[in-house]
Amino acid sequence: MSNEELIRKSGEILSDPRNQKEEIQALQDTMYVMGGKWRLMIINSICNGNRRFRDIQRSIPGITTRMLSRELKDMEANKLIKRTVTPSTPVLVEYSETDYCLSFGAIILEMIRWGKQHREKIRMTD
Amino acid sequence: MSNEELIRKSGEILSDPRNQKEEIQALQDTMYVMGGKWRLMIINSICNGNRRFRDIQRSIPGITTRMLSRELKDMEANKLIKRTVTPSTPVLVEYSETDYCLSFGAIILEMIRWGKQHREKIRMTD
DNA sequence: TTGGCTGGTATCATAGATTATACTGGTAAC
DNA sequence: GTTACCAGTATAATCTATGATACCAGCCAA
Repeated sequence: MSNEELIRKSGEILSDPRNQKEEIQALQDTMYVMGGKWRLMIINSICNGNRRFRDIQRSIPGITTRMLSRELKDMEANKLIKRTVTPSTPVLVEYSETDYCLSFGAIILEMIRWGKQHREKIRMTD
Repeated sequence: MSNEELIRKSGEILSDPRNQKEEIQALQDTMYVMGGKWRLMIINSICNGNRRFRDIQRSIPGITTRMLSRELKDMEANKLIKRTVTPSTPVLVEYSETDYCLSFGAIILEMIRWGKQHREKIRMTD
């Protein structure tokens, strides 16, 4: 779908009172899954090849073990990442992105694009 | 861009360490602009033709004047809506969506699509 | 003149998200 | 035997978003 088509269609959708509830819910679900201060950075880190807890932590300045732990658990529950335990000594725990996580790709791309444009726009008109 | 292309390209981008900072920032900007409990519902309400403060408020059950006021101000600063004052008696204040607000369309569509799929997926595998 | 509408602001309270800090139990290098 | 790594958990504090409630000035209608 071209960008123009998307904008046109979104205009239709936004003006269309039908199924509003379902759509708002879908939006809120998506925001919930993406939500939180660290989520996108964690996805990013894992997709960049960081697989182990401490590696991910080191790659994201400022994140605490508590938050990383919580987020990883939550993302696993939402099937965005996979947690693999190898019972060696010491135990090896690895996190990896799922295909599902990559299915986020379209949204992430659009958001990056929009965010860059937005910053430019705000900068220009201030 | 097709969905397959988007997913492939997002894979590239997510695996690409270049410009990560800028991209994370763009993502966070976008999330900030979309963020909050009421934002999407307000956009929706205005796009559905509600233009005046009390009308918008009435169309969104549960929102307080405080939150609506804050959100409208913020959205105006971010150029998502336009505030027009007509100096009649009494003063008439109208809010309307900007083209820029509609440029959100691509993201919103993707998010709706993803959210629906997600709900389905979670439902199926529980 | 009491009550309602308009478009909001001000003040305080609460709940949830995030941070700070310390700690665990096991392994291993120095 | 002390230090450091691993993958986290536990507890408490704080910060921020949201909610509850009251209020403002101006206008109109009964």
